Amino acid sequence: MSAAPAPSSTTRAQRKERTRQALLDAALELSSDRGLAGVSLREVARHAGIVPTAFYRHFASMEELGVTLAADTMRVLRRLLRDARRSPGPATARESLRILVREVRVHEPAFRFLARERHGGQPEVARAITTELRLLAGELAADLARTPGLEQWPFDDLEMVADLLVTAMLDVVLELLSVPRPGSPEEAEVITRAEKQMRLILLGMAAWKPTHN
Amino acid sequence: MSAAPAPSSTTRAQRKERTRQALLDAALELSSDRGLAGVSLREVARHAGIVPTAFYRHFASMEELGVTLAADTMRVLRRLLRDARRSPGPATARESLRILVREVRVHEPAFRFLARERHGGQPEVARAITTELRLLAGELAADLARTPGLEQWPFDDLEMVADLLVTAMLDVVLELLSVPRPGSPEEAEVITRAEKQMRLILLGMAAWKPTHN
DNA sequence: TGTACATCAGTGAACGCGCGTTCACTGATGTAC
DNA sequence: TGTACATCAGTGAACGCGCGTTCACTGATGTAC
Repeated sequence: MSAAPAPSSTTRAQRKERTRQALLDAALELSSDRGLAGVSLREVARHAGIVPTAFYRHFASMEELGVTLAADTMRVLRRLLRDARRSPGPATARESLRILVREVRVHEPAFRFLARERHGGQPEVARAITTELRLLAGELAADLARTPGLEQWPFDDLEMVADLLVTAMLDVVLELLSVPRPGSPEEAEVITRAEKQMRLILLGMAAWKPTHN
Repeated sequence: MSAAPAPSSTTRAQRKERTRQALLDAALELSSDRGLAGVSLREVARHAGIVPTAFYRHFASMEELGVTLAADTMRVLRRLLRDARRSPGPATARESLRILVREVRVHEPAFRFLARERHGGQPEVARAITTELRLLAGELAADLARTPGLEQWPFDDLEMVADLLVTAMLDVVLELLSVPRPGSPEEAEVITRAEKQMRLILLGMAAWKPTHN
């Protein structure tokens, strides 16, 4: 509606950003079956529609791209937790899981990437993911600290529980990713078991004597 | 002392087996920092002291070697569980963990391989590990079924707990592997937290109402 | 608005390298007689 | 025990291929005046 502000509709910076995102998207997609270690710089460039040498305009190496991808991908997980925090009242085990399952299905490639590269990939990439997961567990521990009944738990114990919850639920995610398809009986079984595990942990918390340490 | 039974002290079959083992050992060692996907057939052969083409006398591909390595390596874990079963009385959380930590240190390369390839490697290798881990959880569930107080739990619930225990303890193993060195304060922290997590799960079990499902 | 120059995302040729795999082979070990 | 033949773990040359990286370049976009 207003006068055209530039000779072309997109700036050079915008187009560069788009290419950069295309490289990240290509790497995420290509790594989903072979892992990032099995994806070459040339493949990623080809998939993003640029010549191999242009890759270096965006990243110094595949490793650098991998670390960036890890950080970007963890943002999905953190937003998930932040949204859960915002939702009203004390969530039940069943409801929390329902949200988790939905998010996993929506962001399947992202979760698959995290699963593969958390321990399997280049050390720098794995370290980036581990660091972010620790931050995530820390945020969860802080949330728990505000939960009725848990106010006077020592932070050590809260961290311990948060770590256990993150570990158990991450494992559920990995099983969901290896299950045939959404809605299958196998998926239902994984979810049922996950729900029981969460309830068992909550029961353990109720019986826990804090400051035991 | 007795008369020499053959022109040489080792048979051809024995020497072949030794080379085969050298290939597996080389792959295990070389994969510990880069993952199996980052190890070439030629590298493994070189490390084992044979020419690349001789590799095919033992395995059809690196993938086949990987699957074999996964099965061999899981045997370590299963033996660990079997020994624990044989030991007297109901093990405490602290004692079970002590054994686990010791075993991880002894078989560090094996555990590192399992951690890396469980989700990170070639699909066939990952599948082999997942299958073996499921068997392991099944064995643990069968053990739990014989534990006083758990006799009338439904098998589903036992499996659920066994799965949670295996998951949580496997994660402890992974953290132990990324800790600077045995005896460090970081290691002590990981162990303390793992012990608490195990006790929390045991508390949850005590409060659990079986056949709830 | 118009011109002259700078920037820089993407191009394309070229390089040396390690890879997996083929093939015909060698020679020690094993077996049949 | 001795001989003739079969087996087969390991050899070495050769292949075509995709890789990461270098380099000088192009031409559209951006900026200064």
